[in-house]
Amino acid sequence: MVIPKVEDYLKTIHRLQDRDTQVAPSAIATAMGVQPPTVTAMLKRMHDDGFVDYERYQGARLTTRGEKLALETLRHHRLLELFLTEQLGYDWSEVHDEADVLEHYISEKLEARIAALLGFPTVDPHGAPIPTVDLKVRHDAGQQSVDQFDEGSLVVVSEVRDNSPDVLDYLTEVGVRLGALLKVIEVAPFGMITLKVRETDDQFSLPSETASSIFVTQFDATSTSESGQFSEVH
Amino acid sequence: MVIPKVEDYLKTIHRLQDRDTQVAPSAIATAMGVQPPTVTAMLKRMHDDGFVDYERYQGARLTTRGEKLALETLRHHRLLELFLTEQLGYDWSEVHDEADVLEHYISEKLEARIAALLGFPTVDPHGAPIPTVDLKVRHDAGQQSVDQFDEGSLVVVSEVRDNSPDVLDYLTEVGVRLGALLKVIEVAPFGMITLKVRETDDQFSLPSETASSIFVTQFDATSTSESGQFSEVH
DNA sequence: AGAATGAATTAGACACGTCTAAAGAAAAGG
DNA sequence: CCTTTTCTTTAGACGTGTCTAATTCATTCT
Ligand SMILES: [Mn+2]
Ligand SMILES: [Mn+2]
Ligand SMILES: [Mn+2]
Ligand SMILES: [Mn+2]
Repeated sequence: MVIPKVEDYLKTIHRLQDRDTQVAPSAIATAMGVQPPTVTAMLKRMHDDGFVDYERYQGARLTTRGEKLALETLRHHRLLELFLTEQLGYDWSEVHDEADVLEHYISEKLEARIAALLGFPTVDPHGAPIPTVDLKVRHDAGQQSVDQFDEGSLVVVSEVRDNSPDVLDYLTEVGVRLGALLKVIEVAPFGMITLKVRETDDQFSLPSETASSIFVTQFDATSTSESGQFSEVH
Repeated sequence: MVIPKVEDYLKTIHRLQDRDTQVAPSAIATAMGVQPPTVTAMLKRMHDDGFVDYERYQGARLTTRGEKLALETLRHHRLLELFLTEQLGYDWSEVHDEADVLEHYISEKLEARIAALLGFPTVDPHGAPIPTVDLKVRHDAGQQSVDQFDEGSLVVVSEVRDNSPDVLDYLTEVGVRLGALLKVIEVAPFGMITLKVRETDDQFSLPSETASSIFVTQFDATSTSESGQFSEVH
């Protein structure tokens, strides 16, 4: 039996590993909201249990075993988020915390039932890919964060990587949902971006830190039929 | 923040308290599957936290606070069991273990959403009453265990108090479901009961220990319309 | 009442997950 | 290259939840 806390550490290391191969204890400590000695102790135990490669002063990397468990937990998390929105009327701003707890406690049977009930979905309510049953993650190679686009670009929202309810509520309010069409109005050099929502003509500005969590694809007028694919995902 | 384990102890004490006012540590130890010293340590802490009245060698009783939390947990448990059967295709024999874990981790918001989705149900898949939002339990005063009835009695199944998947699967197989009509064929003095299911004419025998967990009400032919009330509950 | 029996408690241990304070190693800067 | 800063680890502690072994209390039996 594997323990909830280990799963949280593994998820965190998995996320941080995307950029750096060696994950620094301080980064884990910050992300987990614990003190550095806690991380040292934890990494030792996780190393003994075969979840991470770890040597003192060398940082940590997931083993195959650790990555498997991280992805299993991530699958639970994202299936639960979608389940809460689709079946229980949650808003995308409300699902994260609930899923972050339950992910550690649902059985494999319940995971399977939820997946079936939802029609074996591929993305969660924030547009993030749900790892498959055999724990493959299909990254959307085409998407980029909206602050990477030039002024005047017309883009389609494909993912929002921010868990803050306040941010998500604000985005909902201004009309930024998965599948929404946005026009990049202005990219100011001091870290501010102005966007316009096609549907409502609402215009609003965001700090580029927030904009960097909004992932989009270039709008392709020829693929109008394909935009239906996005809206079914909301 | 209250801890999962405390909730399990409180549920156990609540259950054992139904008969005895003072619950013996040994009874708690047996029910929880732990050693007696574990219970002593736990009762001390729960007493310090105001969940139980407890003095050494005197056994334990729930405080108002403890009972409230026990019932809150029981509400979670029974709502989850019904949710799993109604929404996720679980059989009544499969729900207990899953609910026994999740009961400690769902938020009050999720509890409320589940209750609403299920139409504010009053009984779980085993016929046990679901504590109301304000934590009242409506006991069914009319029901008695089937082994209390005379041979020839015609009765309606209203509750099965057994969590064992094997027993529940067996009962399903022979046709004992909530709302089923049973005829008491024979009550043997050496602890065996023979019953017949009205619908299928299946006849089968049970040890009286198992029979004592099957609760029924005397079938009243005038209340045929009321039997619809039972079947909607399955 | 005194002795035997059984239940409950104390004592001491351990794994988990966390902390603070102190010490040690690595990286950065001059 | 030596010093300062920053990061990481060790040391020691604590609360939770559990155990085994030993002791103490309560009850029951003669
Ligand atoms: Mn999330
Ligand atoms: Mn989590
Ligand atoms: Mn149950
Ligand atoms: Mn439980």
